[in-house]
Amino acid sequence: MSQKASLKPSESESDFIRGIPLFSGLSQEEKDSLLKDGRVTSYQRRQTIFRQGDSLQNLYIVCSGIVQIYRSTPEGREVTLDILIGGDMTCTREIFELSGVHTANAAAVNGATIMSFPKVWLLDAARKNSVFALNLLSAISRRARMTEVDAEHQATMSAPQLVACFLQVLCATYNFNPRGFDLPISKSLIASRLGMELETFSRALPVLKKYGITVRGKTVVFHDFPSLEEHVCGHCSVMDTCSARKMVRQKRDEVRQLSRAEFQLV
Amino acid sequence: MSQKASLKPSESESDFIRGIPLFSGLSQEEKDSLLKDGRVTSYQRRQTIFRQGDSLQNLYIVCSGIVQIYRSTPEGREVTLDILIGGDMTCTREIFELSGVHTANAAAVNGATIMSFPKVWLLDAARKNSVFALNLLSAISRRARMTEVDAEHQATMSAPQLVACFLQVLCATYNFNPRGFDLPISKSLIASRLGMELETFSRALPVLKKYGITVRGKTVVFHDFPSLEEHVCGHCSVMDTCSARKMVRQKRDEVRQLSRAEFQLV
DNA sequence: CGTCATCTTGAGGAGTGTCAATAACTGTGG
DNA sequence: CCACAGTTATTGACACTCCTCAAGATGACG
Repeated sequence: MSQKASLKPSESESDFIRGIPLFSGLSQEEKDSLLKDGRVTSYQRRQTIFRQGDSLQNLYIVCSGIVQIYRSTPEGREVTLDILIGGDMTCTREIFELSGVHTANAAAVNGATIMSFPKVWLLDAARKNSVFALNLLSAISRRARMTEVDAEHQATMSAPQLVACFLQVLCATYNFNPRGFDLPISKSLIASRLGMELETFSRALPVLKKYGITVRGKTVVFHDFPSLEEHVCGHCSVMDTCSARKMVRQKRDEVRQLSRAEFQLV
Repeated sequence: MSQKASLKPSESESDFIRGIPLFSGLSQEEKDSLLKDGRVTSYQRRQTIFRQGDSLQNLYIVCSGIVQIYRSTPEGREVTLDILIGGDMTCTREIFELSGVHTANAAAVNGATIMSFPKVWLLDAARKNSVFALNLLSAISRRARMTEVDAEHQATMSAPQLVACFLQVLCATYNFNPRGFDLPISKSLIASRLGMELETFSRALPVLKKYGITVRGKTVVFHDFPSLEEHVCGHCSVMDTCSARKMVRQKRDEVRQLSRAEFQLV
């Protein structure tokens, strides 16, 4: 593996990072002062960013592309813990655990650019800036919450339900049109993220038609929301506070109004 | 349910709380100033401490007894998320999520005394005291880590392996003698904590003999550590850093030396 | 010694993993 | 534009684990 060139961030990259929740509530000067220690690295498709067992050096924030966080068991099984997109960060938890080694692997899915900060930078910033510390506490807490919800889903939902739930989350995070969008990642990656085999995922897709979702190739169409409520979201204990569910339904209504408007134009 | 009396903490309760990791690195004055806002409440066997959906008011730290944190799904299934003992705290994550409601239920198992602090107390302390903030970050991070490891276990281990792993953790947290100890909680509670049915748990016990653990009634005996390594710990991706595994084996060696010493006395 | 709660054991079935064969897609070069 | 190889996904058959329902057994306690 060739040595990676770590560059100073470009203006657009800095701007993007300045906007993430971790820096919210900070003055422009504070942000600039913090960001000056960041370095940007580009990774090719499938390239490893760090490995489990490696010594933990940096906080990573994804600028663009998709990053897979996964763990390998002694048996050789591979479990995808998380899929990061632009604005997501990783290793905050590990840094504050003070354990010193990575507990998972990270690799670029189809190439990615990533900003990294030394771990002492993070510890210092948390110590010196209480607003930053509270942002961090909030970010770590939210992430922990999501992990917990995920675990509950795994424990209580069937494979088709898990897939349906994930497709909604996907639609919401990418702000896709629920009436039709293409999967931005491979089915194998989704299956692995959901802790199931690709075959099980594949077999879940036909079942989804009953739940109000049609999948043909890479194309996903939500065609029956009441059915989705009945078969999937209605079985979830966090339904009321699920932002993905809310966003997808909001988007559906927007699209509906839009197509009505178009119709009137014709 | 009768109104609970919330009392000022006794000297021994304050002393106990002063010693937990959350307050480490703080001066005696800082600790005293923080602790003056704490109130102690006693709960009877099976009594509810808070319910999911309730408005989130306090940080809770267990002084004594055992507390079950659990969630109910719309189907009526109950999943135990955590079992807390003295020194453990709960709701830190929820408070920093700023969501305002409890995401789980909490109930005393066989009675418990609990110290509570208003949530603004926690936010203020984190804002004003950077040592406290870092302790918090560390505590939340560690907890998140444990949740993640738990999820991985559920995904990769069989029911008997999960039980074996949990019995080791139990032995370590209570500092029991691995050569023989009694379960401090019911088997149903353990099963629920491991996300399995009581029947599955029950059926796992005979299997454990092959793994080096004998369970008769409430009594647990670890009798074959190499077998345990081979069948359980060896399949775990966090084996090297597992403190429970380390503690149980250390305790075993202590006991071995002790019984040898006793033998020489006779 | 009976009563209640807790736990064990049995039989059957649903769901997912595994192995294996086939199909669809992607990109490359003729 | 098509043929080809490599990757990615689908489908089938079967085994295994765990859940469910049901009936007993054991234990704690008055």
